Amino acid sequence: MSPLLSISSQFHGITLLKSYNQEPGENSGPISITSSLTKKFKMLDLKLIRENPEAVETALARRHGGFSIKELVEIDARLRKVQSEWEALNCRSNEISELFKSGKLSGPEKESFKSETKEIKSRQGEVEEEKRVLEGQRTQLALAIPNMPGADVPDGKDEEENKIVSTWGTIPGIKNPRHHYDLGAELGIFDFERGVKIAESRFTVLMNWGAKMERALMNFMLDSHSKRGYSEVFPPILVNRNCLVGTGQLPKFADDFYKCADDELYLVPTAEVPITNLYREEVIDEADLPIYHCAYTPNFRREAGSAGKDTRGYIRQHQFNKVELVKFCTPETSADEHEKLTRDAELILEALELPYRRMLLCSGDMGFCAAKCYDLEVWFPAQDKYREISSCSVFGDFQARRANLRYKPTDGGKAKYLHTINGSGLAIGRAMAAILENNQQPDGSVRVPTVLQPYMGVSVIAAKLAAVT
RNA sequence: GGAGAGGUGGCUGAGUGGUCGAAAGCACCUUCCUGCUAAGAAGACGUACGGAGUUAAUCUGUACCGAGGGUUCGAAUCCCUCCCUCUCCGCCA
Repeated sequence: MSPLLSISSQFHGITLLKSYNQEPGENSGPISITSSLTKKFKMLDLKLIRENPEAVETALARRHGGFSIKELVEIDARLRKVQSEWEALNCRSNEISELFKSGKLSGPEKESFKSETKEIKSRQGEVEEEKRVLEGQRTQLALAIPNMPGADVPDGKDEEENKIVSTWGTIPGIKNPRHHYDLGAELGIFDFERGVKIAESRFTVLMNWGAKMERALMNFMLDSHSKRGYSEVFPPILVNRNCLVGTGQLPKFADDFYKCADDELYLVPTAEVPITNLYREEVIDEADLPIYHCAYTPNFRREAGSAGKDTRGYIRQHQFNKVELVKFCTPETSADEHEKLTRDAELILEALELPYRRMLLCSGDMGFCAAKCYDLEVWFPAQDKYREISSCSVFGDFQARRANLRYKPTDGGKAKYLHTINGSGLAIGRAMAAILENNQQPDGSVRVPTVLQPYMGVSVIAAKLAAVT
């Protein structure tokens, strides 16, 4: 069996047992990763890269993103050469220290050894400079390499080649369906103009039943997931840099986030970030796995690079609400847990009576960290197409390496990297938009899905009821 | 924001210049003993990268005591800078 087969048969792309601990250059290069993470910081398994560069290269090529480890491999080899040189010098200087320790040196001998050490130190300084540069380069390169697609991920370049796994529900036969933004504006539940006035474009104010439905959806989703065993978390919405490196958003996607001007803190782009980082740098007992969490947070994205996309309506906002599902589990169970998590997200769509389909993303369309990903797409009648409402990914140990998430196996042995999985369950704003469009009535009112009625206290949102009294 | 204390291995916690990769305790693992609301004895027990060795056992080099820099033949230990945590005060939803 080739190494590649053994690797990809787990589909997580990365061997788990092999761990690589790299010490990046201190403050060298443009990436500065602060404090404890610096030392324990890990990314793709370098050992795997050294031993099977072709296999890794082949796997990365499937992403069609122009990723290559060639430069990394070369830098790594040079670095290790420099490192041995440095170590040899250090070894000699340690020997000299030992001689001093023995206390048997004569005066002239002492002087001679002192000057030898001085020479060693100065040579070491030169080597060290080179080492530092190489380490910085290696870190930078390694952090910019995405996860390898799993073996059961179809090849493909972009979203055109994603595979439909299943579809659910009946597409409603609505004559001349109206867009959610028109309906919502008419019903007095979206105020796009004032959102812009208060913040800027792509910020929206929810009024009256809109605000209530947002809250109803949030509560319904959290309640549902809680009942299925997800423990609820309400985390900080501002996170530090290490969190974003840990879950893979940084350093590569720095333009996507809002950053505080005076503090090294970022607004979360998704609850995945704080929740996954809950256990960063920790070792969890295997007996405590799997861990299921659900969390509501507002999410903030600058949407750099999506100019002109979805400019109308409530689909692509700088601030949006989402309930997120996150799992921590052993490598053996992650494939299964991923399926179950995706199913848990689907159950929300089904409860909301929204037609949807499940897509298996092809290798070229997956996110940076994902080993495998399902997107759930909900039907938008006015657009006459399915739109993403949830993305459920399994990461293998990719995030676990970055965030140093480990577990202690029950059978003893060393701490191993665990596997992480997450998915939206669901994006709340898009869910509301989908409800508006799919449940619109000829008279311009909107039927409230049955499961939401207890949360909202009404069964229909009608124009005449639009004002909450 | 002000003042003080502190950051050491899975955890607790000693350690103020070489005998420290690091006492002790807890946890975990192995063995033995005892025998049942579990106790006792002994041993083993950090991570990473490299070299030798049968891609073994094992031996060995280097680094790591928050991070970076400095002093020194030699730093967990002394000095400087930064980060973080805790306590008290101030402010405050």
